[in-house]
Amino acid sequence: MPELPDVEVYRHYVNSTSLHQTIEKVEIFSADILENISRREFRKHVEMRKFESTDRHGKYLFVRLSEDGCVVFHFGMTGLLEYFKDSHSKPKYSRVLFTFDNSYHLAFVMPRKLGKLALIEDPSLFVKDRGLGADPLDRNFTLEEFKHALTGTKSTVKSALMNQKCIAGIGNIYSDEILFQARLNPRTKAGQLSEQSIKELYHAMKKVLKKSIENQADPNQMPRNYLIAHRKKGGACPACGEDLIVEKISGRTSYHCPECQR
DNA sequence: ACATTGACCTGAGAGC
DNA sequence: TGCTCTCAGGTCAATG
Repeated sequence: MPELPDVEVYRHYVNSTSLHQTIEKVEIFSADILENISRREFRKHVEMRKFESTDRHGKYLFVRLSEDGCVVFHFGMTGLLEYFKDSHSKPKYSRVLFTFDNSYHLAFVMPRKLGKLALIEDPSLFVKDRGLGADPLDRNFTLEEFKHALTGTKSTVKSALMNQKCIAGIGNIYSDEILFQARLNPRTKAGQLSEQSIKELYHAMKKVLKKSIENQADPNQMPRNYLIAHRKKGGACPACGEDLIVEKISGRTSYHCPECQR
């Protein structure tokens, strides 16, 4: 699930469960998800510290540690967080388990090991080093900046939205939703969008992401006139009833309405 | 140089 | 039931 809205929901989850408690133990069941550090070093830096605050850029969640350092969570396609008490009910596919001094645990659960955990010093440096684009919900992310990010790109608008170096945080599901709300065909060339289309896309992007976060990134809670609930085989457009078109764009299964998104 | 494809990892669900 | 096949909301290296 983890696109920007999901990660933002996880961030709130960490805020409301896991801050300001001493981390007594870190167990790493799958070392290959540690990106830049050994199990041993990771434990050494994290154990007996506290999670102090959280931040997010695109699909990356940063959890700052007391003293220094910052744990970076990236959720891949299947990652999630679970806070729970009973140590015997450790969720299936827990890859990392943090145990707090109140005897609660935070599990980093991830069936497919496509996500990562890293330890870094400075989130803004991390973002810069990775060449990540702006976070679309950043207050400073203006229409001008969006325009700038799209200019010169020869790819489809679908692909540009999903390009983390262009804009950080949008994946396959939400790119479809944003394009549906903006009534744009996913194959439109990003560099050829009119001023007006860019503006509409910009506002649709913010609207969709905010609405999703409001609804805990739960597709079932999204308004009926959104694409997301209809985004499945045999689905029909919630606006006009036309059968949705399913096709691969940039290697990802994409849904759009042939009537509403010309 | 840029955009697109395949590999990565592993389980769920469909089809036989 | 059980096996096989395809697909999945991510990224990155390799390819065109």
